[in-house]
Amino acid sequence: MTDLLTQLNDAQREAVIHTEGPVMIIAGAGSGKTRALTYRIAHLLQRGADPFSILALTFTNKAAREMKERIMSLIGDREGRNVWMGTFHSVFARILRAEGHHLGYPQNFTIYDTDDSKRLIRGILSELNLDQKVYNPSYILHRISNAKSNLFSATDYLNNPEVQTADAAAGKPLTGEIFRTYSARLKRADAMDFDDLLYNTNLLFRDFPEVLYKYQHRFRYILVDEYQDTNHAQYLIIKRMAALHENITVVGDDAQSIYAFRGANIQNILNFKVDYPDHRLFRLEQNYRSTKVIVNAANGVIAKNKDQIKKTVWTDNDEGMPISLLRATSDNEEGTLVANSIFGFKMSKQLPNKHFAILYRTNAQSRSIEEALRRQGIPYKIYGGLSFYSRKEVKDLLSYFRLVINPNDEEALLRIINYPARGIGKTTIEKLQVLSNDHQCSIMELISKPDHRLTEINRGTITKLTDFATMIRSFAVKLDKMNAFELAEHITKSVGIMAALKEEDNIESVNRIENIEELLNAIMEFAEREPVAGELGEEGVPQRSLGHFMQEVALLTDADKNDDSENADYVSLMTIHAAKGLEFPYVYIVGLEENLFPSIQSIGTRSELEEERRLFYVALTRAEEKVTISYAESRYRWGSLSLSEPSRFIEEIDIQYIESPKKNQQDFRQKQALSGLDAFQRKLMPTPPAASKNESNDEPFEASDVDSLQNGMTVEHQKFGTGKIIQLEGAGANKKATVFFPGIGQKQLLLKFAKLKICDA
DNA sequence: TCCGATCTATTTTTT
DNA sequence: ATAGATCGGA
Repeated sequence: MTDLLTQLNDAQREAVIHTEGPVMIIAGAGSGKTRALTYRIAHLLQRGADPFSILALTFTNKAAREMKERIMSLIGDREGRNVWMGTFHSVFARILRAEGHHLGYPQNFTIYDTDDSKRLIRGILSELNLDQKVYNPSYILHRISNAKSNLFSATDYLNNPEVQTADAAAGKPLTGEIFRTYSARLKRADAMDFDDLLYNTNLLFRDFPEVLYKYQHRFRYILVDEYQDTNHAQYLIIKRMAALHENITVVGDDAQSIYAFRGANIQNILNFKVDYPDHRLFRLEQNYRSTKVIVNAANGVIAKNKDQIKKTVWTDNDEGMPISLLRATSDNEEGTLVANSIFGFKMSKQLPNKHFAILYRTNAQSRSIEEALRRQGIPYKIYGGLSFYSRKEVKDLLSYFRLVINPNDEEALLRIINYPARGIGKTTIEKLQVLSNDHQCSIMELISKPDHRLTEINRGTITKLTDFATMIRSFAVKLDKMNAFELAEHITKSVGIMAALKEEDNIESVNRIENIEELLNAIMEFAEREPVAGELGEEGVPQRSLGHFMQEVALLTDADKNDDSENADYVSLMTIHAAKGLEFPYVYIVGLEENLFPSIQSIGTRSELEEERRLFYVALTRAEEKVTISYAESRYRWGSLSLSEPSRFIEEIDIQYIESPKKNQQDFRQKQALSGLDAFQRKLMPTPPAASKNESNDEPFEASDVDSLQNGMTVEHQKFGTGKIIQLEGAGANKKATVFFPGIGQKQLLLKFAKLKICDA
């Protein structure tokens, strides 16, 4: 074991050795924030602190895992693995599993994800006969989530005149009622949503002093990463837990606060000074990550924000390369330019793919980039987007597991009671829902032992229902007899999901089968993995059951699954939010257009705009050596072409750091951009000219005239390749072609959009 | 009850 | 462009 302290700079060392009392570390981007945090924990352990007395909270599973690995490599596995380290949500979920009975929750409560929450809200809306357009489920959930993050219960919400007036003014006076029903339904299902994990932990600590006392004693040292992203609920929990020892360390950077939209409160950093007047404040200002150009350019951008804590981030690194600006006429061309640029750097500097990252504001932007990378033959990996665990078939199977573990889990039940089809239709389900409201009990309870309450339902259907209940119960009995994989496989076989998919027998269903197999593989890996202390509850549990797997999976929504990433070599694609905490030598920030970045819904208020600017700051500071930014003058949004202006953020970068586009290229583009006729034509033309106009060495793709297409012709499609026209129908704008693409299958293409080139007649 | 046709929202970011 | 929800007919 080496002396840890010699590996730190002065500021970092100071922050590490002051082990007692409240400490706040304001750490600029790339200043070794994680390093300070991990070394601090390692230092504590080295000085004899009990690993079980240390709690470290992060926002992502990934951050927690990485920190744990680094600590274990610093001071050894044995000590390191016993530190309680995890996301707020996962740590609090664990506390609630152990203590939830105080609040009337069973140990096996389900965690509803956003999808489940929205379904539940939709259900409530239709019960209350409310318009889904007025009461948009996403909006309602957002309202409820914000309320809970600020520790408002449904009752508080209904009793608050300001909130009520606001909802009435917004034309949604019944939001509070929906909130109330929503909460009651969650409770009846023995379920918590993400916000409940925080809300209920607060309740627990507020109302049960003996429970609070237990955790206050246990956690002698508390460390919080990304403190600027905590919301009020998290703030209060931490404050309560730390109240006894006051050994609390928070690390944050107000310039990187990008989650205000979901309730994060920068004020928490300022409150820290008030709550702990005798705190020590350390500033980490030396950036080790990026070149001078990047650090200075980013500093210049963030300086435009009014709300910020003054600090001076600087670096000793080289000057570095200027920031490049790519201007494209269309989103497709943007993708091509980026792909070409990456290809160029790869060749000229012999760089691996993993040195490159492409960052965007919204997930939807990934498509044009992906296509370009594929054409250029550059391997890539997308982080985030539609998570594996939210795919339909995966959720379906997981719903079986959920229902087996918690029979009251209503969203799970509704998903699968008739999938695969077993003759339990909509009418029956509606009747059951009414009954479950009337009798205040779960549907599973009603159908487990059918009695007089089910008189409305005919005999044959009742048999189907009891068969279903019996089947679920037969699985439940095996929960602690089989390990996770044995039971998961047993359930998958018994319910016939695979058989149903095999019967469908198309490209889609083959894909779904693969996903289910992948899920089962993940469960097998889980079952065989050595249990890590603390992972399965307090002291570890001998068998890795399906219940344990489901506890882990509920909070594992993002790119956490099978990290084969270490050796693989690919370009990373992700949203800027997902990129926080990561770094790459070469970073491309794409889609720098007004109304996209900054987002159209965030240009209304100064604070929202400043959050967008912080997001841009985060994007810039991900880069070690080179930043390239790009924008497109037109872009497909919602399936139609729209024109866009360059983002105001481009101008906010000091011109001295930007490499102007190559002279002739600029002239060429400018001519195009300035031509009003061109823009006008683009608006009218069904297909964007961009693909054929770009200067890449791609073959221009020109669609053949729609009217000359005939049945039986071989045609080429840009994405699907060559195929044969099976059928043509409709006329004019609605003309449709059914084309069979070998290896892909049949596709219905609306010729207004799809470009088809005739290969032979 | 099932199937296909039609309609509609989706695009801000995530635990 | 596309998945999902909804509706109407068999």
